[in-house]
Amino acid sequence: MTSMAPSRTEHDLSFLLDHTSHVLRTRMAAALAELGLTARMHCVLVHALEEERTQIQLAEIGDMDKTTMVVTVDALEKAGLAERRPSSTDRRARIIAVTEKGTEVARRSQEIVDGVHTAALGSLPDKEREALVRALNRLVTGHLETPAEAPQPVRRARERS
Amino acid sequence: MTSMAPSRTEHDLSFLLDHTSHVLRTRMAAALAELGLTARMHCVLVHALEEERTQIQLAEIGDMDKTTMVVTVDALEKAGLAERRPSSTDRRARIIAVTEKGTEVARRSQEIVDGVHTAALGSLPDKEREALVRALNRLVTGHLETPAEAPQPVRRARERS
DNA sequence: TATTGTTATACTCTATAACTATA
DNA sequence: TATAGTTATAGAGTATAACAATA
Repeated sequence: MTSMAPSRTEHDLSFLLDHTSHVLRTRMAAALAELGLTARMHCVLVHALEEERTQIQLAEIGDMDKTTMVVTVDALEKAGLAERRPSSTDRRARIIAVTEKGTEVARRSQEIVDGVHTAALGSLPDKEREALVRALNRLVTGHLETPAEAPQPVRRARERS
Repeated sequence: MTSMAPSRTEHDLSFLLDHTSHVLRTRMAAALAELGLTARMHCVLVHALEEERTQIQLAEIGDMDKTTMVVTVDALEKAGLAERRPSSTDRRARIIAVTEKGTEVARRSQEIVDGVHTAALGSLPDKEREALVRALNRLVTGHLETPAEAPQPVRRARERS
Protein backbone atom coordinates (compact mmCIF):
# COMPACT_ATOMS: atom_id res chain seq x y z
CA MET A 1 0.00 0.00 0.00
CA THR A 2 2.65 2.45 1.04
CA SER A 3 4.00 3.95 -2.12
CA MET A 4 7.77 3.53 -2.02
CA ALA A 5 8.74 5.52 -5.04
CA PRO A 6 8.13 9.06 -6.21
CA SER A 7 5.65 8.99 -9.07
CA ARG A 8 6.87 5.70 -10.54
CA THR A 9 4.24 3.30 -9.27
CA GLU A 10 4.67 1.10 -12.35
CA HIS A 11 7.98 -0.22 -11.08
CA ASP A 12 7.34 -0.10 -7.35
CA LEU A 13 7.43 -3.82 -6.59
CA SER A 14 6.50 -3.26 -2.94
CA PHE A 15 3.38 -1.38 -3.90
CA LEU A 16 2.44 -3.86 -6.61
CA LEU A 17 2.76 -6.91 -4.38
CA ASP A 18 1.19 -5.27 -1.32
CA HIS A 19 -1.75 -3.95 -3.28
CA THR A 20 -2.51 -7.13 -5.20
CA SER A 21 -2.14 -9.40 -2.16
CA HIS A 22 -4.25 -7.08 -0.02
CA VAL A 23 -7.07 -6.79 -2.53
CA LEU A 24 -7.01 -10.52 -3.22
CA ARG A 25 -7.15 -11.17 0.51
CA THR A 26 -10.22 -8.97 0.96
CA ARG A 27 -11.90 -10.71 -1.98
CA MET A 28 -11.12 -14.08 -0.50
CA ALA A 29 -12.32 -13.08 2.97
CA ALA A 30 -15.59 -11.73 1.56
CA ALA A 31 -16.17 -14.83 -0.57
CA LEU A 32 -15.40 -17.29 2.24
CA ALA A 33 -17.51 -15.30 4.71
CA GLU A 34 -20.55 -16.47 2.72
CA LEU A 35 -19.84 -19.93 4.12
CA GLY A 36 -19.03 -18.54 7.55
CA LEU A 37 -15.35 -19.35 7.09
CA THR A 38 -12.15 -17.38 7.49
CA ALA A 39 -9.12 -18.12 5.32
CA ARG A 40 -7.52 -19.85 8.33
CA MET A 41 -10.53 -22.07 8.90
CA HIS A 42 -10.49 -23.08 5.25
CA CYS A 43 -6.77 -23.77 5.43
CA VAL A 44 -7.13 -26.01 8.48
CA LEU A 45 -10.12 -27.85 7.08
CA VAL A 46 -8.42 -28.64 3.80
CA HIS A 47 -5.19 -29.87 5.31
CA ALA A 48 -6.90 -31.80 8.09
CA LEU A 49 -8.85 -33.65 5.40
CA GLU A 50 -5.72 -34.81 3.58
CA GLU A 51 -4.51 -36.97 6.44
CA GLU A 52 -4.60 -37.32 10.23
CA ARG A 53 -2.88 -34.23 11.57
CA THR A 54 -2.41 -32.68 14.99
CA GLN A 55 -2.92 -29.02 15.81
CA ILE A 56 0.81 -28.40 15.81
CA GLN A 57 1.20 -29.96 12.37
CA LEU A 58 -1.67 -27.90 11.00
CA ALA A 59 -0.25 -24.77 12.61
CA GLU A 60 3.05 -25.41 10.85
CA ILE A 61 1.39 -25.84 7.47
CA GLY A 62 -0.67 -22.67 7.85
CA ASP A 63 2.22 -20.72 9.35
CA MET A 64 0.18 -19.93 12.46
CA ASP A 65 1.13 -19.73 16.08
CA LYS A 66 -0.20 -22.65 18.14
CA THR A 67 -2.31 -20.21 20.15
CA THR A 68 -3.86 -18.89 16.94
CA MET A 69 -4.56 -22.50 16.00
CA VAL A 70 -6.47 -22.96 19.26
CA VAL A 71 -8.94 -20.19 18.43
CA THR A 72 -9.23 -21.40 14.82
CA VAL A 73 -10.06 -24.94 15.93
CA ASP A 74 -12.44 -23.53 18.54
CA ALA A 75 -14.29 -21.77 15.71
CA LEU A 76 -14.38 -24.93 13.58
CA GLU A 77 -15.73 -26.99 16.49
CA LYS A 78 -18.34 -24.37 17.34
CA ALA A 79 -19.50 -24.43 13.70
CA GLY A 80 -19.65 -28.22 13.78
CA LEU A 81 -17.07 -28.56 11.01
CA ALA A 82 -14.31 -30.35 12.92
CA GLU A 83 -13.62 -32.10 16.20
CA ARG A 84 -10.65 -32.60 18.46
CA ARG A 85 -9.86 -36.28 18.97
CA PRO A 86 -7.14 -37.72 21.15
CA SER A 87 -4.21 -39.09 19.21
CA SER A 88 -3.85 -42.83 19.61
CA THR A 89 -0.07 -42.57 19.77
CA ASP A 90 0.49 -39.39 21.82
CA ARG A 91 -1.90 -38.58 24.61
CA ARG A 92 -0.82 -34.95 24.65
CA ALA A 93 -1.79 -34.36 21.04
CA ARG A 94 -5.19 -33.79 19.40
CA ILE A 95 -6.06 -34.97 15.93
CA ILE A 96 -8.33 -32.55 14.08
CA ALA A 97 -11.09 -34.67 12.57
CA VAL A 98 -13.26 -33.03 9.93
CA THR A 99 -16.97 -33.80 10.29
CA GLU A 100 -19.26 -34.78 7.44
CA LYS A 101 -20.59 -31.23 7.38
CA GLY A 102 -17.01 -29.94 7.45
CA THR A 103 -16.09 -32.12 4.49
CA GLU A 104 -18.93 -30.69 2.46
CA VAL A 105 -18.12 -27.11 3.48
CA ALA A 106 -14.45 -27.66 2.60
CA ARG A 107 -15.43 -28.89 -0.84
CA ARG A 108 -17.45 -25.75 -1.43
CA SER A 109 -14.86 -23.41 0.10
CA GLN A 110 -12.19 -24.90 -2.14
CA GLU A 111 -14.41 -24.14 -5.12
CA ILE A 112 -14.71 -20.58 -3.89
CA VAL A 113 -10.95 -20.25 -3.44
CA ASP A 114 -10.25 -21.67 -6.88
CA GLY A 115 -12.90 -19.40 -8.33
CA VAL A 116 -11.37 -16.25 -6.84
CA HIS A 117 -7.92 -17.27 -8.07
CA THR A 118 -9.19 -18.20 -11.51
CA ALA A 119 -11.06 -14.92 -11.85
CA ALA A 120 -7.92 -12.93 -11.06
CA LEU A 121 -5.61 -14.97 -13.27
CA GLY A 122 -8.25 -15.09 -15.98
CA SER A 123 -8.07 -11.33 -16.35
CA LEU A 124 -4.54 -11.71 -17.74
CA PRO A 125 -3.39 -12.74 -21.23
CA ASP A 126 -2.29 -16.41 -21.29
CA LYS A 127 1.42 -15.71 -21.70
CA GLU A 128 1.42 -13.07 -18.99
CA ARG A 129 -0.50 -15.29 -16.57
CA GLU A 130 1.96 -18.14 -17.02
CA ALA A 131 4.94 -15.85 -16.59
CA LEU A 132 3.42 -14.28 -13.48
CA VAL A 133 2.94 -17.63 -11.78
CA ARG A 134 6.38 -18.80 -12.86
CA ALA A 135 8.05 -15.62 -11.63
CA LEU A 136 6.25 -15.68 -8.28
CA ASN A 137 7.18 -19.32 -7.77
CA ARG A 138 10.77 -18.50 -8.60
CA LEU A 139 10.80 -15.69 -6.03
CA VAL A 140 9.08 -17.83 -3.36
CA THR A 141 11.62 -20.61 -3.71
CA GLY A 142 14.53 -18.29 -4.36
CA HIS A 143 15.31 -14.68 -3.54
CA LEU A 144 12.17 -14.08 -1.49
CA GLU A 145 12.06 -17.42 0.27
CA THR A 146 12.73 -16.39 3.86
CA PRO A 147 11.74 -13.22 5.73
CA ALA A 148 14.36 -10.92 7.23
CA GLU A 149 13.97 -11.11 10.98
CA ALA A 150 12.41 -7.96 12.32
CA PRO A 151 14.04 -5.93 15.08
CA GLN A 152 11.72 -7.55 17.64
CA PRO A 153 10.76 -5.52 20.72
CA VAL A 154 11.22 -7.09 24.15
CA ARG A 155 8.36 -8.52 26.11
CA ARG A 156 8.01 -8.17 29.85
CA ALA A 157 7.52 -11.28 31.99
CA ARG A 158 3.99 -11.99 33.15
CA GLU A 159 2.94 -10.90 36.63
CA ARG A 160 3.19 -13.88 39.01
CA SER A 161 -0.15 -14.68 40.68
CA MET B 1 0.99 -17.11 4.17
CA THR B 2 -2.09 -19.19 4.76
CA SER B 3 -1.96 -21.97 2.23
CA MET B 4 -5.25 -21.96 0.37
CA ALA B 5 -4.90 -25.11 -1.65
CA PRO B 6 -4.21 -28.75 -0.84
CA SER B 7 -0.69 -29.62 -1.98
CA ARG B 8 -0.73 -27.31 -4.99
CA THR B 9 1.22 -24.35 -3.73
CA GLU B 10 2.54 -23.67 -7.24
CA HIS B 11 -0.82 -22.30 -8.35
CA ASP B 12 -2.02 -20.82 -5.07
CA LEU B 13 -2.06 -17.15 -6.05
CA SER B 14 -3.03 -16.07 -2.52
CA PHE B 15 -0.05 -17.82 -1.05
CA LEU B 16 2.32 -16.58 -3.73
CA LEU B 17 1.32 -12.93 -3.38
CA ASP B 18 1.08 -13.02 0.41
CA HIS B 19 4.44 -14.68 0.80
CA THR B 20 6.35 -12.51 -1.65
CA SER B 21 4.84 -9.26 -0.36
CA HIS B 22 5.43 -10.26 3.25
CA VAL B 23 9.06 -11.24 2.72
CA LEU B 24 9.74 -8.14 0.64
CA ARG B 25 8.16 -6.03 3.36
CA THR B 26 10.40 -7.51 6.05
CA ARG B 27 13.46 -6.95 3.83
CA MET B 28 12.44 -3.36 3.27
CA ALA B 29 11.75 -2.74 6.95
CA ALA B 30 15.12 -4.20 7.94
CA ALA B 31 16.97 -2.20 5.28
CA LEU B 32 15.24 1.09 6.13
CA ALA B 33 15.73 0.49 9.85
CA GLU B 34 19.44 1.06 9.27
CA LEU B 35 18.55 4.71 8.62
CA GLY B 36 16.05 4.74 11.49
CA LEU B 37 13.15 4.91 9.06
CA THR B 38 9.94 2.99 8.66
CA ALA B 39 8.38 2.48 5.24
CA ARG B 40 5.77 5.09 6.14
CA MET B 41 8.40 7.65 7.11
CA HIS B 42 10.20 7.07 3.81
CA CYS B 43 6.94 7.39 1.92
CA VAL B 44 6.06 10.70 3.58
CA LEU B 45 9.56 12.12 3.13
CA VAL B 46 9.70 11.31 -0.55
CA HIS B 47 6.30 12.73 -1.38
CA ALA B 48 6.74 15.77 0.83
CA LEU B 49 9.90 16.57 -1.13
CA GLU B 50 8.14 16.56 -4.48
CA GLU B 51 6.01 19.59 -3.67
CA GLU B 52 4.36 21.43 -0.79
CA ARG B 53 1.86 19.02 0.68
CA THR B 54 -0.34 18.97 3.77
CA GLN B 55 -0.71 16.03 6.11
CA ILE B 56 -4.04 15.11 4.60
CA GLN B 57 -2.59 15.08 1.10
CA LEU B 58 0.33 12.93 2.20
CA ALA B 59 -2.03 10.60 4.05
CA GLU B 60 -4.03 10.14 0.85
CA ILE B 61 -0.94 9.33 -1.18
CA GLY B 62 0.33 6.79 1.35
CA ASP B 63 -3.12 5.32 1.95
CA MET B 64 -2.89 6.10 5.65
CA ASP B 65 -5.46 7.35 8.11
CA LYS B 66 -4.92 10.96 9.19
CA THR B 67 -4.31 9.73 12.74
CA THR B 68 -1.59 7.39 11.49
CA MET B 69 -0.11 10.35 9.66
CA VAL B 70 0.07 12.29 12.93
CA VAL B 71 2.32 9.67 14.56
CA THR B 72 4.40 9.32 11.39
CA VAL B 73 5.02 13.07 11.21
CA ASP B 74 5.72 13.08 14.97
CA ALA B 75 8.47 10.52 14.34
CA LEU B 76 9.90 12.52 11.44
CA GLU B 77 9.96 15.70 13.53
CA LYS B 78 11.53 13.92 16.46
CA ALA B 79 14.27 12.61 14.16
CA GLY B 80 14.81 16.11 12.77
CA LEU B 81 13.87 15.05 9.24
CA ALA B 82 10.77 17.16 8.72
CA GLU B 83 8.84 20.02 10.28
CA ARG B 84 5.23 21.11 10.43
CA ARG B 85 4.73 24.57 8.98
CA PRO B 86 1.49 26.50 8.82
CA SER B 87 0.00 26.68 5.36
CA SER B 88 -0.06 30.20 4.02
CA THR B 89 -3.48 29.67 2.46
CA ASP B 90 -5.31 27.59 5.09
CA ARG B 91 -4.60 28.23 8.72
CA ARG B 92 -6.01 24.82 9.69
CA ALA B 93 -3.52 22.93 7.56
CA ARG B 94 0.13 22.05 8.09
CA ILE B 95 2.68 21.80 5.31
CA ILE B 96 5.25 19.05 5.91
CA ALA B 97 8.62 20.64 5.18
CA VAL B 98 11.58 18.28 4.79
CA THR B 99 14.74 19.50 6.51
CA GLU B 100 18.19 19.44 4.97
CA LYS B 101 18.98 16.32 6.96
CA GLY B 102 15.67 14.83 5.86
CA THR B 103 16.50 15.53 2.23
CA GLU B 104 19.78 13.66 2.54
CA VAL B 105 18.17 10.76 4.41
CA ALA B 106 15.45 10.56 1.76
CA ARG B 107 18.05 10.34 -0.97
CA ARG B 108 19.72 7.47 0.79
CA SER B 109 16.48 5.70 1.71
CA GLN B 110 15.35 5.89 -1.92
CA GLU B 111 18.59 4.19 -2.90
CA ILE B 112 17.87 1.49 -0.35
CA VAL B 113 14.34 1.01 -1.63
CA ASP B 114 15.50 0.82 -5.23
CA GLY B 115 18.24 -1.59 -4.21
CA VAL B 116 15.87 -3.98 -2.48
CA HIS B 117 13.53 -3.90 -5.48
CA THR B 118 16.35 -4.34 -7.97
CA ALA B 119 17.78 -7.26 -6.03
CA ALA B 120 14.45 -9.07 -6.06
CA LEU B 121 13.68 -8.36 -9.70
CA GLY B 122 17.28 -9.08 -10.66
CA SER B 123 16.89 -12.66 -9.50
CA LEU B 124 14.49 -13.26 -12.38
CA PRO B 125 15.22 -13.87 -16.07
CA ASP B 126 14.66 -10.71 -18.13
CA LYS B 127 11.54 -11.89 -19.91
CA GLU B 128 10.00 -13.18 -16.71
CA ARG B 129 10.77 -9.97 -14.84
CA GLU B 130 9.14 -7.84 -17.51
CA ALA B 131 6.09 -10.07 -17.63
CA LEU B 132 5.78 -10.06 -13.83
CA VAL B 133 5.77 -6.27 -13.64
CA ARG B 134 3.39 -6.03 -16.59
CA ALA B 135 1.02 -8.59 -15.09
CA LEU B 136 1.02 -6.96 -11.65
CA ASN B 137 0.36 -3.54 -13.18
CA ARG B 138 -2.50 -5.01 -15.18
CA LEU B 139 -4.01 -6.51 -12.02
CA VAL B 140 -3.53 -3.30 -9.99
CA THR B 141 -5.31 -1.20 -12.61
CA GLY B 142 -7.79 -3.90 -13.52
CA HIS B 143 -9.25 -6.91 -11.77
CA LEU B 144 -7.53 -6.27 -8.44
CA GLU B 145 -7.90 -2.51 -8.39
CA THR B 146 -10.29 -2.06 -5.47
CA PRO B 147 -10.63 -4.09 -2.25
CA ALA B 148 -13.86 -5.83 -1.38
CA GLU B 149 -15.29 -4.08 1.65
CA ALA B 150 -14.87 -6.23 4.72
CA PRO B 151 -17.83 -7.08 6.92
CA GLN B 152 -16.87 -4.24 9.29
CA PRO B 153 -17.72 -4.62 12.97
CA VAL B 154 -19.54 -1.77 14.72
CA ARG B 155 -17.74 0.59 17.02
CA ARG B 156 -19.27 1.82 20.25
CA ALA B 157 -19.46 5.53 20.98
CA ARG B 158 -16.85 6.92 23.29
CA GLU B 159 -17.70 7.42 26.95
CA ARG B 160 -18.65 11.04 27.58
CA SER B 161 -16.42 12.70 30.18
C1' DT C 1 14.06 -32.19 30.23
C1' DA C 2 11.09 -31.29 26.21
C1' DT C 3 6.63 -30.98 23.89
C1' DT C 4 1.23 -30.45 23.11
C1' DG C 5 -2.32 -27.88 23.96
C1' DT C 6 -4.44 -24.35 26.91
C1' DT C 7 -5.33 -19.96 29.25
C1' DA C 8 -4.37 -15.41 30.25
C1' DT C 9 -2.59 -11.42 28.86
C1' DA C 10 0.46 -7.92 26.89
C1' DC C 11 1.63 -5.55 22.82
C1' DT C 12 1.10 -3.54 18.19
C1' DC C 13 -1.57 -1.50 14.86
C1' DT C 14 -4.95 1.01 13.26
C1' DA C 15 -9.47 3.15 13.06
C1' DT C 16 -13.18 5.57 15.42
C1' DA C 17 -15.03 9.33 18.03
C1' DA C 18 -14.83 13.60 19.93
C1' DC C 19 -12.62 17.92 20.08
C1' DT C 20 -10.36 22.64 18.61
C1' DA C 21 -9.41 25.82 15.27
C1' DT C 22 -10.38 27.35 11.40
C1' DA C 23 -12.95 27.59 6.62
C1' DT D 1 -21.95 23.32 8.08
C1' DA D 2 -17.60 21.12 6.81
C1' DT D 3 -12.59 20.23 7.08
C1' DA D 4 -7.40 19.82 9.11
C1' DG D 5 -5.23 18.26 12.68
C1' DT D 6 -5.07 16.37 17.42
C1' DT D 7 -5.96 13.36 21.33
C1' DA D 8 -7.69 9.43 23.55
C1' DT D 9 -9.04 5.03 23.21
C1' DA D 10 -11.46 0.93 21.43
C1' DG D 11 -10.95 -3.23 19.02
C1' DA D 12 -8.74 -6.79 16.21
C1' DG D 13 -5.06 -9.55 15.70
C1' DT D 14 -1.47 -12.02 17.42
C1' DA D 15 2.55 -13.32 20.12
C1' DT D 16 4.53 -14.28 24.68
C1' DA D 17 4.63 -16.51 29.15
C1' DA D 18 3.25 -19.76 32.26
C1' DC D 19 1.03 -23.95 33.12
C1' DA D 20 -0.89 -28.97 33.14
C1' DA D 21 -0.52 -33.25 31.12
C1' DT D 22 2.30 -36.28 29.00
C1' DA D 23 6.56 -37.89 26.52
